[in-house]
Amino acid sequence: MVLQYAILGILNYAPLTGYNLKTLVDKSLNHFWKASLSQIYRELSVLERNGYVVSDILPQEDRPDKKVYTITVAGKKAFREWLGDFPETLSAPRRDEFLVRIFFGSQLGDAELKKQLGRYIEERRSIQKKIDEIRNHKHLSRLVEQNNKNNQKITIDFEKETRYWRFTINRAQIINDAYIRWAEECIEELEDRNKTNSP
Amino acid sequence: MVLQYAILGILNYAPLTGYNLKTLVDKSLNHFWKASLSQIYRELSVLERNGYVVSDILPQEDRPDKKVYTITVAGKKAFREWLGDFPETLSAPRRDEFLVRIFFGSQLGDAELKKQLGRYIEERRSIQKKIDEIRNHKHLSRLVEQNNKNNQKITIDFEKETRYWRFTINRAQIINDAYIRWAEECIEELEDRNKTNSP
DNA sequence: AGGGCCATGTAACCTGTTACATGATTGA
DNA sequence: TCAATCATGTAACAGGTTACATGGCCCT
Repeated sequence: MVLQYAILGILNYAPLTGYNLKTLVDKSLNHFWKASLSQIYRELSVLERNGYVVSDILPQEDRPDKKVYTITVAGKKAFREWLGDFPETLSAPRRDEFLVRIFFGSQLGDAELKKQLGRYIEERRSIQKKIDEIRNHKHLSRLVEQNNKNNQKITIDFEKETRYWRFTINRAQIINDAYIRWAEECIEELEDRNKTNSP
Repeated sequence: MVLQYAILGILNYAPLTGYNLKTLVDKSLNHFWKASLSQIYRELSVLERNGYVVSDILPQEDRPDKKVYTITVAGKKAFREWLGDFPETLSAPRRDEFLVRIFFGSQLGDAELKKQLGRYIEERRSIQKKIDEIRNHKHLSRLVEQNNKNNQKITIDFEKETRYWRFTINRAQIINDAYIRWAEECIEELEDRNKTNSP
């Protein structure tokens, strides 16, 4: 469901192909929603069956023809309704395998645990870089502008949008920082114990 | 997969019923892994088919008989192998519908957004209370001890365990705080704009 | 020479949610 | 009297992942 509405939300900016959508999802929603290409294609065909999008085929040579999806009036309406209708519970359930492993950490040995926490920090630092790349959402604006040439029906005020996009990036930033601090604290506590245990 | 190993990990502490397991998952793993009862029953039957657990039936009156699952040697081995074999990517993918809605916030109106962010903060504060309740993991130790009477094979050093359990609770704490701070900052920024726009 | 980008999709599978079925006991 | 706790499960559905199928162009 959510992915379908996310797709509709993006198609509000410009008509796009499934492949384009995958790129945009990776470069804008990525920190709080992911989707594989095959999933996007599947959801697009559902959306088309429901009349929320229509597709035009642009023939190409040497590659499969492009299938450009445009949001319909019904699609816009459905999106607006979904957007205004917040669920009662807002907090997303979290599932984090790494934490399951930490929970059973006593059977693992502190050296191994520290090593894995170190890996975790490394990984989070590289996610940091990705967040910085996304920050200004240039990819999104650029791709939308490309696909939006000669389309008088859709005009986007990017200044207005970026305020909200920034909120989501800020969250990714804050949470990523918090993950790193947490892992560092765990390592510290494990080291304190080692010191007191081996004087 | 993860749920199966989480179940095995808990059964390492004591033999338990599906219902017990549900209670324990809710009161210990809950902040980073959830499971419904029906799912636990399903996974238990898979684990039994694979020989990782065995079940004994304790007849009861007025209620369905208890089916107590005990981890086998093969189960312990499988668990230990899984625990030591960390995946390459440690960071859990995040899916957060609320953030999708924020992303498209320009179409929502700032009043509504502030309202929903307020609701989000409320919700996070009540999650705070649940974190405090779980903190000392009394539920877990108590239930395990009850089911572990007369079982010489299983002895748990809870002092040793709680160090790692605390790591996971700390993370829930830190992240919950970060969510609240983020939402507060968003509201502030929305209010700043309103002030400058209406002098 | 090999990887990444472009471009479409199908099929099988795994995991999680929700609804259904059943029902006594206990405490507020 | 109503909700929670105890106690088992099945069935259908929804959503996400992975593997498969196809293949040229461009850059290093």
